[in-house]
Amino acid sequence: MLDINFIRNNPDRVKQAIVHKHENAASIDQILELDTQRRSAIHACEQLKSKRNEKSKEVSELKKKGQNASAIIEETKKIGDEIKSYEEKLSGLEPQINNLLLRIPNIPATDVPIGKDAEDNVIVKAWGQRKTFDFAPMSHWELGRILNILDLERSSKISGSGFILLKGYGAKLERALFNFMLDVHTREHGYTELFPPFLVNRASMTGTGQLPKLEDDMYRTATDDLFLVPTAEVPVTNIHRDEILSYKEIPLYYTAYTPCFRREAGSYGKDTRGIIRVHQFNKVELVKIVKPETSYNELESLLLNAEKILQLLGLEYRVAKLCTGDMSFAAAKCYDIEVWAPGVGKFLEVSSCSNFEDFQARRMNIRFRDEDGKLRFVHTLNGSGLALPRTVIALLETYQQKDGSVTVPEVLQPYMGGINVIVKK
RNA sequence: GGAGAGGUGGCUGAGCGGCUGAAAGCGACGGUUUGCUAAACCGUUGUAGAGACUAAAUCUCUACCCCGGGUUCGAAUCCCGGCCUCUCCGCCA
Repeated sequence: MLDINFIRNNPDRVKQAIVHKHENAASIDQILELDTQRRSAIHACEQLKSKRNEKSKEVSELKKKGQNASAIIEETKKIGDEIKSYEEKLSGLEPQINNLLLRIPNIPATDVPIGKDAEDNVIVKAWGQRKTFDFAPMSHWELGRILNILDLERSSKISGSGFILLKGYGAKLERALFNFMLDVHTREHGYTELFPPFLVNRASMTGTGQLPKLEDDMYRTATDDLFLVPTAEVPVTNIHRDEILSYKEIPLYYTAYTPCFRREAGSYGKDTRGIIRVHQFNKVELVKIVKPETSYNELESLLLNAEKILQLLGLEYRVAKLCTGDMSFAAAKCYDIEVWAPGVGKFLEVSSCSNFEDFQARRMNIRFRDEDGKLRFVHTLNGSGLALPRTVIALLETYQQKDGSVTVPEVLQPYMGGINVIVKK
């Protein structure tokens, strides 16, 4: 959420930013108009309240002396009615303003390239050698079927399309990967491991910015109005909602494994084969809560922490700095990490590392008391470290051999019971 | 799911419908004293909003004692609804 004061003082800058993010800037004028009405109503209302307080005091003094106060009481009743009418006006205006404000996207940072869509993203880094094959590399779904580790026919029988059933070494590989990732982030990168709830309430979903805009993309349990987490970002960042932290306790680094649930509404027909785009997937997430002046350095190190996983797995990847049009609603700056999948012949997004500045902190009301005792909003960041299905895709497709077996990278072998190759059982 | 108890500032804990933004204690911060530390003593110690040419400092006002309504001239205090916590019972992995 943006600061209403900031919008008031910089309406053109905000509108420009919204246009760059390909959202509708018209609501800014509407917000400003409603805000003017709101403030004048507050002013009038508060003056009346002040008057009422004075009169009430008079009543109390008269009564103490045993005198009749009915004239003043009558007068004050009328003031009370007027106050009520202003309060009604305000209780109409405030949710309107708030709803509009919650739908205004964050402003991109100044060094974010202005652009329309993924075409305009800027590749800022490429790592690893392109793997060459002396045979035609297979796709992960072919490999999964041959090795009997991935069974998409049966998962769609159980749940529907977009769900994954892993078997045998496929299941083990999944578990190996998120354990490995959590170990790297906790041991080498200083993150605290968390295991959060997988169902969260509306306030949490609003805090990180999934609601109100993206409700259609979320799984919701109707009876209790709880949402299945679309990412660990939601429960983890909301840990400190409505809290005041000390400058001594931040930065906070958290990592958590959760499954992630996404309806993927509106993406029908995209990436329908295999496990590139699914409704439920596993992910290890990195979340940082930091001081504003450090957040851009923290973003760079967060990105490196996520990249480290691919480096250790020996998978080729590249890093894209997203343009304004491709960034998410809440982000001020965002890098995507894309891993090369030779079987499908594509780079696949496995991580999005974002700095939200104080956009989420404002929604969640997470502040900290700085060295001078002042209250300020923290900055929040997060990134996948990493999303599993696409990492599995890259792994299977990159390490496949002519006979369909897949070698296991050395770092994963201890997590896989010591085996160095997955063969058909 | 049933029965009961309770939610007050950073924490503990008072609070009669007006004199309570809130006693007292603890903690924290500043100061005096001290070679240093401790102790003692003195002082300070919430947040948000609106307004004052106002960006900062300052001042004025308003609101906030879990949240939302209501009663009243006036609510931390009375009434209703909700949320949360604790205890007991039931059910259950």
